[in-house]
Amino acid sequence: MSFTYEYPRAALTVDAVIFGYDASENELRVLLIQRALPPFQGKWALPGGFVRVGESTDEAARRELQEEAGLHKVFLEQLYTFSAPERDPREHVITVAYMALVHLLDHPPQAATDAAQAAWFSLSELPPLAFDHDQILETAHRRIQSKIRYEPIGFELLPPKFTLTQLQHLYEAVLGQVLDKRNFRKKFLAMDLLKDTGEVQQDVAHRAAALWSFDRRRYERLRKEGFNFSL
Amino acid sequence: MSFTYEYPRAALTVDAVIFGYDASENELRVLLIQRALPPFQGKWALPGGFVRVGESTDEAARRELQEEAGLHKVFLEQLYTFSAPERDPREHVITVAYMALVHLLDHPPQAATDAAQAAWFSLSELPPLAFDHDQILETAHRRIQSKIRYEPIGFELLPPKFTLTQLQHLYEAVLGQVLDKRNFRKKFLAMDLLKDTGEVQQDVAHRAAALWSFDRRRYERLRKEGFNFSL
DNA sequence: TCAAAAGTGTTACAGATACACCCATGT
DNA sequence: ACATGGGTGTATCTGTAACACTTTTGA
Repeated sequence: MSFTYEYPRAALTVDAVIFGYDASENELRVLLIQRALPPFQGKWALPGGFVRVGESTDEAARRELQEEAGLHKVFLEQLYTFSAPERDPREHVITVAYMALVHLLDHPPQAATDAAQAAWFSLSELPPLAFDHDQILETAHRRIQSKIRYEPIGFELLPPKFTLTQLQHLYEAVLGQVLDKRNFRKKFLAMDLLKDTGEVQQDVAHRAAALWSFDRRRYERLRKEGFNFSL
Repeated sequence: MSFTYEYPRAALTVDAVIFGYDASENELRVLLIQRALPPFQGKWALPGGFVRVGESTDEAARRELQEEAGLHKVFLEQLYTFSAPERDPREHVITVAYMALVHLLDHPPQAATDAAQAAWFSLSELPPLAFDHDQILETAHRRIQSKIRYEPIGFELLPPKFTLTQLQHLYEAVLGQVLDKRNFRKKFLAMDLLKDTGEVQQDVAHRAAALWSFDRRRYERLRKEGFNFSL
């Protein structure tokens, strides 16, 4: 079967920059797949694939996340559209890039259909990437750094219950700067977005920290009243 | 001539939300064109058109701006990609939306090849729009409102020389809120981004205001040193 | 009792806000 | 002389930044 058009058409793909947070190493990581097929066979790349006709790019991105990485119901937002004609050596391929945030521990790397293997890479130890994926990744990194300051997206990277120290370390890892412990806690608690679960850490060799959870409902309510999250 | 592919492909367009500032009415306006052809014949729409293979969407947007509105060398930035399959009744058409800022007075509406006519509309008196262009416009409006607070893009909407009152009124029109005169001047002048041209307003029936210009070079220098514009 | 991380308040400073009158110019 | 907008300073408030010790717990 084939499809014929009066004018040539560029191909359309989606690619996803999937961020995860490694609490034990205190590092922000990205999920990459090793390409099984040309072009750039054997090179690492962002997970992605072709958009089907009749499907939105959002739907395509969610489908690819599911197919290539087994991810579903994750935070996903459109990042930018990359369209330089030379970005794919085969032909003109335009890609709509997305950014996803996941709980890393829930998602051990898993090989997918057309990927040789998948792995989480620290941002400081990235391999050379296929296509213009280094550029896309850089854009995503800038986006998460600025967005985490004015929207409560940090929680997407943490388990449902977390300590204030974990939350602070996450912010430090994403922003690449150290924060003052007392000021961080004061400011975050003052925003009144965290629920004290009443539980504490288990199995730690020191005083157990309180476990908190993000009160999304309360955030939505405050937001409607004009509240602006800001770290 | 025709082009054949193994899988169906969506068509790709660019659309531009072109903002201009009407100083005499103190209003933010948008340039719309009236469609000469189906679908939505006779309806108002954002200027735009098909992306050619071998051309980036940025290039396509600039080309359309030139062809449809006679604009060149204007501020232009990618906004968002809209891809719902039903957004175009003919077939699946994905559009990469752009936002442009121009000096309104330099650009009287001009009819273009495939547009019946073009006109500047106040945001408060918009006609019904073709496709999902109301949604695109809303996205652009939110974008300019947030962006004008942390990047000095307001100058793109003003003539090269302007009074502080004009600048303030522009901000008020974009943000939809009144600002305190003394605080506005204090803050803007403290950022040290404006050059006093030494000239004053002509032909006004009251004390002539000083004319200022935006010192872009100085801004770029400060930015490299970590300065962040913020209104 | 030691090690490790949790938890907690106050002071100083900077930037934001609120606010009203005199000045210059053209008619 | 009057009408119109141009131009200016201060006091207060609010939020941010800097900073160090005590507490809890398990080993």
